[in-house]
Amino acid sequence: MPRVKLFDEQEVLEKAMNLFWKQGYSATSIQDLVNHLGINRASIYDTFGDKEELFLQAFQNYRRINKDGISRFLERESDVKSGLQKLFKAAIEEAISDQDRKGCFVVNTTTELIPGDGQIAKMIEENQKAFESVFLDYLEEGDKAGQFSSGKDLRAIATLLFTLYNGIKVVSKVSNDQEALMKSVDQVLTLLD
Amino acid sequence: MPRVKLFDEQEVLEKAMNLFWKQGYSATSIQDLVNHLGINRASIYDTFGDKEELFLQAFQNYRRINKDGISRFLERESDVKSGLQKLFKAAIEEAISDQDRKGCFVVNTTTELIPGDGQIAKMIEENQKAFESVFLDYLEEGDKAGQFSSGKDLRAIATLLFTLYNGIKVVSKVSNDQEALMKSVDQVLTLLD
DNA sequence: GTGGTATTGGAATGATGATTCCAGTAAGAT
DNA sequence: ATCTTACTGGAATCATCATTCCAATACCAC
Repeated sequence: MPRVKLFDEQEVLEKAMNLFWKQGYSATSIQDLVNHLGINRASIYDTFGDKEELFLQAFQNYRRINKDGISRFLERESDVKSGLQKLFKAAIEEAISDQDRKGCFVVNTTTELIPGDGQIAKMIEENQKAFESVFLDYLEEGDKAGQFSSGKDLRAIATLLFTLYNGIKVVSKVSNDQEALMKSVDQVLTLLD
Repeated sequence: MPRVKLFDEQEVLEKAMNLFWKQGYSATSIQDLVNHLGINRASIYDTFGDKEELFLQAFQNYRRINKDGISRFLERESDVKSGLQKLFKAAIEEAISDQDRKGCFVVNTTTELIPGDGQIAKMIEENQKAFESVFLDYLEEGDKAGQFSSGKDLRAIATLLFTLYNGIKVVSKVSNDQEALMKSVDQVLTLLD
């Protein structure tokens, strides 16, 4: 089998991301990766280091994609309540229509964590803060635009939205009831009325 | 080392439960179990079958304890809103004060799931339904007692409570901000006003 | 005490784990 | 055409995996 071209590092990283995302860290073997990435075992080690380093890179890659996607999505939605509604709807639909039921890579990794996974734990904490900030900034924008009645604890609502997002990504790994999840999102969104 | 007595099967099962709960299925080896359960490798196999069977028994054991605990807790709380507040407060405190940060065994297992884990997936689905029923029944009781204003979508709120519970058990694996989580619970509970 | 049984420590087995190594091939530059 | 470098398939290494087996020991019923 002749080599046709240099492999695209980003492309391979995305494949690794998908595999770790689907199976988790422990359940994914190097042999699995060799089978799925389309590059040689030695090339994996040469390019990404060992299994843990590769996982960290795949994880960072997910965080970047995920956070950018959400930020961009919300930027285009000036009405906060309907923006959030659309965001959660998309998240639920994506989760339930995924044949692999991968859920959310960050959520999956959070629950796979055991104390002592220092580096990962730190990245996840950062992620929480970043996510809550995205929600809070968005809410404050809507507040300034006079979209809500006054006196709301926007920080508490931002935390709630983030926590709810995490819960949805868990529940939707086994539930198919898109409608029920969406109704519970709508309940939360009435807090903005 | 002389054998002193027959080991207590339930006691050993609880130790297995704690280890799987903390580390997950994949990351827990039989050797880990031998080291922690205090009984011989052969006795593990004789008593519980192979690793997967032992995991299933440990998982069922958790579900039973967990569900019974919550049901009994709520039985003693006739005021629904404050009952739920206390329940979530206890859950958050328990999660954050746990040195091992084990989270919730069911949540952890849900996210470790990969499609094809038929038996476990079925048990988790059952668990979701059972949990939502506990919440819904509780809400309906309070509703009958005239604790809420009328016209509420109690089913949607029950789903929300369950989803929120899952989210909390994820977030509290890395966050220490008990206060913030409690405030977001309080936000949700205003839906019952 | 004797016999049967539960339990033990520990070895054996065979698969799979992560990681390293190597000889061979192909691509691009000169 | 040759050199360098990137990548290949696959073997080799050594650890750990789940599982089974066995001889020795301790408890219980008799």
